[in-house]
Amino acid sequence: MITIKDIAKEANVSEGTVDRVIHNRGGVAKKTAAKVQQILKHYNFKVNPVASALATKNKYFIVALMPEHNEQDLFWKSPFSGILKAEEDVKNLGIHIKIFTFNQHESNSYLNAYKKALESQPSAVIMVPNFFKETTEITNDLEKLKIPYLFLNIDISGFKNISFVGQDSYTAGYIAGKLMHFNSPKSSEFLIIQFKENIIRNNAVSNRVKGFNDYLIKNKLDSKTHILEIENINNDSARKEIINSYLKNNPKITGIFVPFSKIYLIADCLENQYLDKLELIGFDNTQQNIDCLLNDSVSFLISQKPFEQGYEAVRLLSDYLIKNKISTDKFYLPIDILIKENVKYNIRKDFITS
Amino acid sequence: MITIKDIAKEANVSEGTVDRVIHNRGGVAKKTAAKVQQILKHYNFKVNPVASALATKNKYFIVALMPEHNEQDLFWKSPFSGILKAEEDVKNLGIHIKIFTFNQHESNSYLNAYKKALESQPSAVIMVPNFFKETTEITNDLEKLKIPYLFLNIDISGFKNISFVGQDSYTAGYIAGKLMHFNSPKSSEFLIIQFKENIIRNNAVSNRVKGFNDYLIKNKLDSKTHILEIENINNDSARKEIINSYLKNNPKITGIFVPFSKIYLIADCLENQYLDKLELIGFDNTQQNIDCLLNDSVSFLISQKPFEQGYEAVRLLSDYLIKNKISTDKFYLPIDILIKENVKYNIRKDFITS
DNA sequence: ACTATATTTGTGTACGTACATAAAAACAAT
DNA sequence: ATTGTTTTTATGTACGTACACAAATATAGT
Repeated sequence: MITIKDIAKEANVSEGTVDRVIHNRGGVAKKTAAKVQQILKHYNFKVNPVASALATKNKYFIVALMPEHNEQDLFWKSPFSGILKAEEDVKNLGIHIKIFTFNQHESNSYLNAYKKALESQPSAVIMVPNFFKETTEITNDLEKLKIPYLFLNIDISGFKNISFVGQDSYTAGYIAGKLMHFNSPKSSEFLIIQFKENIIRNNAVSNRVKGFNDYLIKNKLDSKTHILEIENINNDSARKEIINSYLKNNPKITGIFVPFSKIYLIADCLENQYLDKLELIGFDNTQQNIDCLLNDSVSFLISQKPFEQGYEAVRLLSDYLIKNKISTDKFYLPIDILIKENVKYNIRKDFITS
Repeated sequence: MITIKDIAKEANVSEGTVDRVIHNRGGVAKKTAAKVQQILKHYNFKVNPVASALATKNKYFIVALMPEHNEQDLFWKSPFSGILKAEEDVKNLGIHIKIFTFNQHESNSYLNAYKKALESQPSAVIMVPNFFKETTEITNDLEKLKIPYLFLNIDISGFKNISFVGQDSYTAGYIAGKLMHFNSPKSSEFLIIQFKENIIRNNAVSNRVKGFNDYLIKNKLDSKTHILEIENINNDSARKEIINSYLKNNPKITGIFVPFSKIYLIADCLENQYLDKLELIGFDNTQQNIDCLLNDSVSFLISQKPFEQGYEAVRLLSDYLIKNKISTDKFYLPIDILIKENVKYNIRKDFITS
């Protein structure tokens, strides 16, 4: 492995000069710089990131802005763990991470988390752009400060984010459509559950629904979809009443598609007659949802691989910071189809080891 | 972050002594060692792997013994790539890897590859134990030399391997059974293709078949399975003749299960009438198999995540060598269900980046 | 008590890079 | 030519660990 010392010897300059050339620190005569550059290229020199990390202690600081998780909404726990796991891998390379969480139902909380995050003078930001308008403010600010940022999980366009890490929601919905039809008669009706708050700002949900419907259309299936909007999904009795009565009035429905992470709330309130008869397909492998798979109330879950989202986001940014590796492309994670039998192998056991 | 220097100061000894205690190099008075140990534990000291790697240049050498890949048998290309990718991640930690390939149809080739591998005095071995008897010889040898070894992809018991990285074949077959029944009428017949050579030594194949059949039994499905053994699967015309005539004589068959990686050979030789009618389910996302998914001749592929197998094997061994982290448990990778729509997101684009 | 020997502990240098500081060279102004 | 100023280049130390070697201490034998 070729070192700075080797390059310096070859170019008849000191190691310091080579260092300046490598990092464009300036203060090197044009002619000398050119010579060094040429030799660097000739030997395809790459700095040893291990030695570099050791020399520049704690150089980089990544902050992550993401929704908080709790008992009712476990989804965000996995990206959280994924980020922590990745930090284990990169911390000795001088990269440290701090996660700031916000309440995904309050835009103010989002802005406040950002403000706090900014105080730690981050070198880069991982963010879940949950609110459009506020995200515009934040990214404008970051661009002024020349702090690179990456979108996690929510893919919105018109921004100068380094990359996006998450899932292709449209295709995921399309696949849900296909799975729904596996077990269904040729002409059946399906119920799509919507949740007011989601419709407003989460384009992932609408893309999934679009994909789901497109599957029917493209395959010329003689099926019909119903959409049922629920005001307050956390009101148990109201939810139960609304759904079961809707199913009673529409007996042809053979399946329910829940394009967001809370299918367990639907499964839990279905009357037995419907539970046995209906095909349920939802998103995300939270513990509650997994339980529904295991007790046969839900047939399929589509995983967004949330752990991997967090993990890869950190790895991508680390490569960007350390190796200047740019990846403008979207980083789409696999669309995992989970059933009762394979779900246990999808759970990451190995986070926070060290 | 606490350092050796800190520990030394606290214990009133020199850094060298602490180093000796940490690495059990001996030559430390019992009393002193105990004191240092206690302080190490108290601060939960962990060596900085980055500094350690820098100080001990190229300390570890891992060799991998795996089948070679070629145009006809692409399966082993992915673990190969996965290992190379992982090497990128760990090479600056002083871990280097060399892959030795062998002809999976000749046990001598396996032994020869091992002999060559041994010459490089490896610190650990990743091996695909393709031949039972020869594996016994090899592992006996390795145990004498106190070289740890890990099994990749093929899970055989009765050995002292550090770990196994691969798939739960039985469950994968069970899932194949479930998928096969999604689209089939209640009482249908299925054809399982076997391949002489595989039967002999690859217990993964027989476990998959067992899982497949168990799905029928456990769910009390009124189905029947046929088993068709093919002598020389690479003889195009013979294969075509055998399969199509078998299907002609058994018109009730609605699906074909191919429990090894060459379903494309089956799909390619089916007459159109069968191609349209039959459900095909196979293993492994090789390019040829993926093409079959995309042209609708195959409905499902179950991926063994071969890239990840290679990657994780290296990571596991690295952790073992560097951090002394032991993992006797089997490392089962997810059982990915691949369909036309999600297959493209399962292809790793990012190997050998550097 | 005095070597001889074994045991235990301390010191210094290397790994490859980053960066601060010192030194040298180049240039300008008087 | 001398001094001052800027540009350019060289040197040295630190990061945290590993390990060779030196030094100090303990133990045994006479």
